Amino acid sequence: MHGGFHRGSFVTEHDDNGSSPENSLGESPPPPSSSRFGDTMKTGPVAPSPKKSRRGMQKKVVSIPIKDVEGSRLKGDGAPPPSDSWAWRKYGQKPIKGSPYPRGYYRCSSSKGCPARKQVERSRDDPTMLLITYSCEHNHPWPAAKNSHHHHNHQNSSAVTSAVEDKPEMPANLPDPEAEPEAEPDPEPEEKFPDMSEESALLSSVDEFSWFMDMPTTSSTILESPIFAESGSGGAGKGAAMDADMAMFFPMREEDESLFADLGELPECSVVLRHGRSGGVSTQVQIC
DNA sequence: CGTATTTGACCTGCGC
DNA sequence: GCGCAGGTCAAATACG
Repeated sequence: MHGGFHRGSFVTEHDDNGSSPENSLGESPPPPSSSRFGDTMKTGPVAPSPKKSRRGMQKKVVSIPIKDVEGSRLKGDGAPPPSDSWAWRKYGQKPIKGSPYPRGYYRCSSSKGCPARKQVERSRDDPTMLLITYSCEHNHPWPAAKNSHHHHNHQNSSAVTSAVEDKPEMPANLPDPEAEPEAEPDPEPEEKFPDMSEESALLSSVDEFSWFMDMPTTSSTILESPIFAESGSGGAGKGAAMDADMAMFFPMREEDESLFADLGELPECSVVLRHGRSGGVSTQVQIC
């Protein structure tokens, strides 16, 4: 990207419809052929999935200060994989044309058939910024973050948390998130919580979700999610929807929530307005 | 021993 | 039609 970065981080959603080049990725300004997010599924002998062009997939770009994630996981050269509430497994890395830094490709391993992927790369213009691109199939039901037995209980995602949405065209009915220059919710450089039992995790989540309770009608997306319903009303959610997996969902942080909630299935544009507990924070994620 | 990461090769889509 | 760049797979390796 260029010098458009603000303090915290950005969350940029792309419709993937190729209309919007990945300028936000900080690639070469006029990328002749950079907007091609479509396709690639190896259809060769080992093509597991049908050659489904990535159409219908949404991308969300999050840029975060690298220092935030650095503390959580130093990873030599490539961009350190910022950890969120999901487990990501690296499946590739490639040097990117316009950038001196390679791009890492991660796949969600929190759930078996999870199609979620994310690309992590360092901003070319701002080496201190980490660009994370989340992508998922349009109607994929996002799996609950089941970190149950996995070692991936990290919820550091501190950085990601301070993400602010940056959208080309934003509905007029939204307040401009960027109006808040200094959005620094909770700097939590720690990635793993050794002692973070489910209970404490839950507590933390409750705390995290306090904002949600404050905004009962803001996000249709969230409200539609049983998970949120549950956490929001403190268990008053529909029991039917309640699952063991749901319980595992708690470790997830709000940012992750907004990140994936929309990616999963968004019937329409929705906005998630979140108030940081710090008081001065207000993260807004628009989902289209 | 099992799982995650690394790395090279292969495939697809786009631009020229 | 060719070449380029990006994205993914899979085998090998490292680590817990």
